Amino acid sequence: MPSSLPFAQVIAPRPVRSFFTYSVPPSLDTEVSPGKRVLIPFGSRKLIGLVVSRIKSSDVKTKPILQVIDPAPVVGLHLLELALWIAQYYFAPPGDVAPLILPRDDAVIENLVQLTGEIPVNTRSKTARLVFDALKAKKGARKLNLLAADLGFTPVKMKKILAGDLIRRFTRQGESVRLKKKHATDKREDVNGKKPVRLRIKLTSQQKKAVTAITPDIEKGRFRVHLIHGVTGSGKTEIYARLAAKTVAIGKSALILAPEIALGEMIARKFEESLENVPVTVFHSGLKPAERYKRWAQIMEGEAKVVVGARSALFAPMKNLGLIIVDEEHDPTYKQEESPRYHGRDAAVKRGSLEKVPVALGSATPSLESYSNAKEGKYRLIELTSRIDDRPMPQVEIVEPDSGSDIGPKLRDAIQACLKSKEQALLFLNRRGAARFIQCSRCGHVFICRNCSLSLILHAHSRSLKCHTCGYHERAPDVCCECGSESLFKGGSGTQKIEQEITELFPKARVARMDRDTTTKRGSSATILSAVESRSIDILIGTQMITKGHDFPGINVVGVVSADELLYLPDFRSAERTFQQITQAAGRAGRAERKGIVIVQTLSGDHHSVTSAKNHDYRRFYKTEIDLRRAAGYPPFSRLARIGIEASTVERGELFLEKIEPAIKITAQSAPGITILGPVEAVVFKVRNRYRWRMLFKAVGVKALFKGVRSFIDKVDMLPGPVKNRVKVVVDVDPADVM
DNA sequence: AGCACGCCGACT
DNA sequence: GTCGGCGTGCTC
Repeated sequence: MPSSLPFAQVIAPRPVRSFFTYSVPPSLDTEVSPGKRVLIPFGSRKLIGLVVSRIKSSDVKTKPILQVIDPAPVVGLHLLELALWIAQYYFAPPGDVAPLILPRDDAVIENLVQLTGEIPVNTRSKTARLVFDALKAKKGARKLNLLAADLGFTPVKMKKILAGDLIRRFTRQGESVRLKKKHATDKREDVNGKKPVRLRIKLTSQQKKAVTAITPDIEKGRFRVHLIHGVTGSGKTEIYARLAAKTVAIGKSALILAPEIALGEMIARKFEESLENVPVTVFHSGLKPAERYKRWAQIMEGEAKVVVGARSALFAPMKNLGLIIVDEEHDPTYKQEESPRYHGRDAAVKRGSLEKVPVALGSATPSLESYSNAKEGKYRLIELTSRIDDRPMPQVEIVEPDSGSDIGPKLRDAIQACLKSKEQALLFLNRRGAARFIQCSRCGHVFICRNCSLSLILHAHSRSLKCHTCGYHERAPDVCCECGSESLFKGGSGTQKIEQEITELFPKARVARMDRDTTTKRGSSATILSAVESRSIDILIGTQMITKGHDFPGINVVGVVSADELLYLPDFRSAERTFQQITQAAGRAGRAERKGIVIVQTLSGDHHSVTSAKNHDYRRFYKTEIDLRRAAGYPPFSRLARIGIEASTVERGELFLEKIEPAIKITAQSAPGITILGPVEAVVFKVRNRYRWRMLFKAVGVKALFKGVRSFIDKVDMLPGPVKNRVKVVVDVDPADVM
């Protein structure tokens, strides 16, 4: 459809908080449309931008769009709108958001553009020859690597260019031809709506109710949020599978999000067991670029109807979307901790509203925000109070930690009994390593990271001290670096220390540890998990990654080695996190016939998050915690934005804070309904050699919050360059924590 | 984020 | 003189 609007708003791949306006040359008038990528002049370079809209006028001087890359939009209007919402809501530069919805990273192509001056469209041999010529011309530098560096490529990418690989596959036109060919020979059966879906497992009445409640919304294409609050082991995954099947049966597609890739893969496996003839596509950022692109195209073509993935899968280009599911909706990993700092669950709800589809949020421990939304009628609440097959909830015992050992007598006995009856045990501790800090017993020196104000963690296997924040590491010391004393105290425990204690206590048991140190390699977490499933491991020790939603029927005993460390973090959500972690860990116990046993070691046995978890009493936890939140004016009774201020030196940061102080006062007074806390030094003041301060904007509603933040940012922009440019100001709307 | 531009000190 | 260090500010 030709448009006579002579300008276009374009997102440039740069972290700038605005769009750029370009003129549309008449020759490209019919081609330039939202969702297509275009080649644009940008300063002295040429970049690949994404067209957002056509507009009739421009108040800035413009340059013309040079070339249109895509014959058809690669981003649909809904996804484009979702991206723009994220940019606006989270105060993120559009250029940071665009990559989420684009099929692939265009950086290599951009390099080629600088080299050749144009988009290399299906010019495999031409571009390759160009690179070859450049290679030949450089007589002194015969080495590929040197030329690669000169042209701004990594050697690997350079080789790819020479192979013509990237070029050949660049345009969508070329690609869809290839894909179609492949599919023709693929012989994969097309799922058509009338094919009956084989259901193997009989649903409980509660499960049935849940499916029945959501199905009409799928059929009618009605946006509504359902909160499925189901105790651990109540069979939420099976509900998801049925809902996905219903969605596919009426010719629509379903999108399922999980907090972690491993969990997404587990859900996909369960779906495939449960649903015949419904191919499930796993989609996440961990895929190799070529594989990810291939699946992206299959989803775009409508061939992939059920897509499961982690946060970034929210932007899968679903064709005829009918349902969105967010599993473990309370999980903090849904919040992205870099720009754009969006919350996967909240963005999923937004996508649901844009595409008019129901959104199901599932959890055994819903976030206070979601549960309060449900209580207020904003969300529909679906509760599953019993486990499948009427299995009992595990018995939770609270014990004080033992002064001598990380594994107290109660926990030790429980594991012993568990091993004897050939069942499995799971031990959870939310810290990696063998010791949290090392301190000299003579002079008191503590080994601190040179880049961060944090103690270094002892890692026994690699014999090193590591910083868990910046990755700095050094050899584990034999003597104190200050006084030379050989007496070094190892304080605080971690998963490695637990592993060591366990192997000493139970030398015959088969023990595995699962944390970030043992799961760096691709597929290693799947290996450990399947070893647990096949019962070739007796005791699994790990960090929170072992507590998330896994279904291990053989686990009878769960130990929470220390519940205290979570509880005393200086954050308003620490009680909620503690309750969630204990409940989720406990939920891994007793998933088969026998009643599970959970031992929680803590000094805070009377804290409501501990006692509520012990009694499997979410409602009581909610009631107590919500009153505390109300009293303190924290979410869900207010909206928060955390402003981070970072500087390379303390002086630069302090200068900025001094100059911005009047603006803070004015903002606080002029924006009604807003409270500004701080600035104060961050809980961890120095990270990666940068000093950090925090401010907290608190408002009753989003509007007031936005007004306050906007006004603050505007005032920052007005500060003289030497003050503002020496600090980085980071806005985090709905922060996961305030530390 | 790049990149150019401009202002300084260290060299052919 | 001029090369290159990085601090500063702009990119439709």
